[in-house]
Amino acid sequence: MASTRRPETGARPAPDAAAPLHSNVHAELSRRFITGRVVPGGLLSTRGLAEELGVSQTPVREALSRLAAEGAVQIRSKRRIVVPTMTELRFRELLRCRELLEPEAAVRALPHIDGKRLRRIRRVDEAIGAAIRDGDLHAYMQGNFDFHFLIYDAQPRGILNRLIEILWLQFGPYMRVVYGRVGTANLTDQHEMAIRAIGAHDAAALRRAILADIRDGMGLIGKSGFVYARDTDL
Amino acid sequence: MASTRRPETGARPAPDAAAPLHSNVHAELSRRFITGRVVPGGLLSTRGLAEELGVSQTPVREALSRLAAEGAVQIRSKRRIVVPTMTELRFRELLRCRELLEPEAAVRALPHIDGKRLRRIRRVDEAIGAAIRDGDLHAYMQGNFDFHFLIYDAQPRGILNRLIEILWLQFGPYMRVVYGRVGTANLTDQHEMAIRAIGAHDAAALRRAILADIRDGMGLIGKSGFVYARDTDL
DNA sequence: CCGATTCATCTGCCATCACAGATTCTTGAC
DNA sequence: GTCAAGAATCTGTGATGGCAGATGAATCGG
Repeated sequence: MASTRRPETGARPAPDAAAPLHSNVHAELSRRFITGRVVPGGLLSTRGLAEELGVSQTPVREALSRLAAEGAVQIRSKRRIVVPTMTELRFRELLRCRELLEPEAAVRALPHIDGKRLRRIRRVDEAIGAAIRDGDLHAYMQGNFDFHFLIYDAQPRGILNRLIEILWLQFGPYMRVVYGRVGTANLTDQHEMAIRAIGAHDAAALRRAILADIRDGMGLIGKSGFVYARDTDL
Repeated sequence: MASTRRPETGARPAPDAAAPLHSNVHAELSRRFITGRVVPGGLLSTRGLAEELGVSQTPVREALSRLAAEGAVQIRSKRRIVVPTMTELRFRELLRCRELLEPEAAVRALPHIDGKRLRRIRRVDEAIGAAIRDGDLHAYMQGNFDFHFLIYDAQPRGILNRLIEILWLQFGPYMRVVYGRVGTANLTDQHEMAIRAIGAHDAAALRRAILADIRDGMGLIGKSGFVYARDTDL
């Protein structure tokens, strides 16, 4: 009833039949970026994605426009749509932005985290542990995202969280590559400290925990030998 | 030959004939937002803008998608495209984000500001002074934007500056309203301190100057009586 | 066998058309 | 005069088709 027409979309479960197609496309692509299912330097095409997702180019292009605004892709006119490669400069800046914004978001959200949400956070953390044991990179990255945004989003979504999401969209593809080289064995779960801080309503401790988590996860890269691509593009 | 058909585009100088239309449209609309030429709560339509700018809906839609990703507009499906109204919560968050990011960007850029750029900064600052005297709000806001981003962009554009630009896109329309009520007479030029800090290569002083400028400009609003709209829109 | 040129293909880009829901104005009944 | 029902209009949305430039492969000349 929701939508009388549905030509051949059946390929995908269709997250929300009521929402506009371009919105669903953007959501699907965002998930791919955040969970690292696209590779830095990789090429995307409107026609390819359109066919793959069972829609026309129009909503795909619109979604890609948004992703371009979010820095997740670069649209090179008359050329190609590429997932940006990582450079050392870019990575450091990304890291610095996370350090500036995420602890702030966590502290802000802290008073709004009730028992129910804390339980959900714990559950996600357990899933992360399982993903690490199973070596399931994809599940790990999704869980990590969920963990952080379950905290930040306790305070109704605002500009701050939006900016943070933009950062995640950008480093997602790269992290996947890094994790792929390091392996999940080296991943440690730094979230315990954050969970304790939340339970104790200790803002200062939560700030420290989030900061430590960011530095730990992304510090892995320094230890694993940087795998920056040369900035051949442009 | 470039385009065999050109109904009535002549209205605008066409910033860059080589760039894709949607890019130019986005640039034009961005300018309008940053200089406060759109009003919070105001409605935009793809067809209206398309006609106004002499293009078809398609590139306009794409530009609006980007602006939506940047939080400058909200696209309500099957309804309207609106410039978000300001709420106290939103405003505080915006302010906080500016405080977090802009001093950082300034300090980062400081080593890259050469004499030539500093001269340009001084020139813009003079233009701002003139705009205040003349009561030209539009010129003031453009100048203020130029001043800040002449500093931040000394370091080649990165994620940090991009995030800041997103913030400016969001509070531009609102600041215009505020300035419109307060009048330019109350505007003080806080940039002198920043310029001195740059000349002296004093990072700490520059950080303080930028922070003071942000708080001063946006603090005006508190003093002028908040004119927040009720958050009627879901 | 190697290099340069041409041609087929693929790309993003944009205009156009059609559709369905929402809004607004008109119209009608009481 | 008031209010509700219906029609005209306006909205975002999405599919389609075609254009120009870029890419890459096949072809031709050496």
